[in-house]
Amino acid sequence: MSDITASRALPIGEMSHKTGVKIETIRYYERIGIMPKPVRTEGGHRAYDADQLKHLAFIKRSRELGFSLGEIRALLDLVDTDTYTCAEVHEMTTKHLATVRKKLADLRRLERILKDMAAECSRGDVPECPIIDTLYDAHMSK
Amino acid sequence: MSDITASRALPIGEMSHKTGVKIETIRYYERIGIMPKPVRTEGGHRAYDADQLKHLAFIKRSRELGFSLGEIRALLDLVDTDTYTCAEVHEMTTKHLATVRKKLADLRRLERILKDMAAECSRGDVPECPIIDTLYDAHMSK
DNA sequence: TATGGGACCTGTAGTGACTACAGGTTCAAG
DNA sequence: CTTGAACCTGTAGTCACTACAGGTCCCATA
Repeated sequence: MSDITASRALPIGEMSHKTGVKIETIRYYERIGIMPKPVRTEGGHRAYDADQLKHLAFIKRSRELGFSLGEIRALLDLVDTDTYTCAEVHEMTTKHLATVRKKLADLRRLERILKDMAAECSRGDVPECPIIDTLYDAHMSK
Repeated sequence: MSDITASRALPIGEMSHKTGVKIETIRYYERIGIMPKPVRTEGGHRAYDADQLKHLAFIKRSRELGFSLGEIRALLDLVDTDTYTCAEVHEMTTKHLATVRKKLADLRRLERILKDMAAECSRGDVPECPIIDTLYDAHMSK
């Protein structure tokens, strides 16, 4: 009666290898309750199934896209309860997109300043440096 | 004999106000040794001077530019020992600039994916969402 | 000079998202 | 049956703060 698609149980090392999430991190995810507790072998080793592999892959992918574990938890809760609407997910995504764009803007500004600082520097052998001067030249009591 | 430029001692609250660094953070900086220990009043309150204000402003500005406290410590060590050369500082800055540019590239890629995901979504009332599908659709066993 | 309340003190613990041990047990190939 | 890789738990460390709790001090006003 064994289904063709029913793959054997996956040990944690294989989960790690397939998703690129480190073993310690997988255990950490379980501890904080963002990964479900897998069944165990006689000897106490974790035995995952294909669903749990997808679950972990979801977390990995979302982390790569910059979602916090809190946000991912919320997304997974929506999905798991099967009560979510596409609109809800869309909202979370655009909200996250906004923070990403904010970070982008900050980093762009930052890049310009660093670039300008570096450009002004003569790279000389003397202890006089416009970079240091710029760093000391703070905008105080804003 | 008091110098005109010799300003009175600054309590920690004023340091905080002038630089925008929170009081707890200033004490934290002292604890980890990135801020010098100031003299104390009779009653044990910290009393900073103008140099220490500049020191803190340097840290603040550098943090805003994304330098880690480790990097800042290295910069300050260079400056404080008076043995630094402009070239050394330049190198640290361009190294940091490279990591900033790496982050920028990552964020740009990320923004595109999120934008595309959100665009594909119909925002409907049904629990079928291309965003969720995309998140589940991971690139495994790289 | 007394007093009240804001500013300050120390020390500890919590945050997020892991990472790194130490010191043990289990699994599976040969 | 042996051996060594893979696994286990539990704890502590990382970075850069932040948030208390439970006190003491400073100083402007009455």
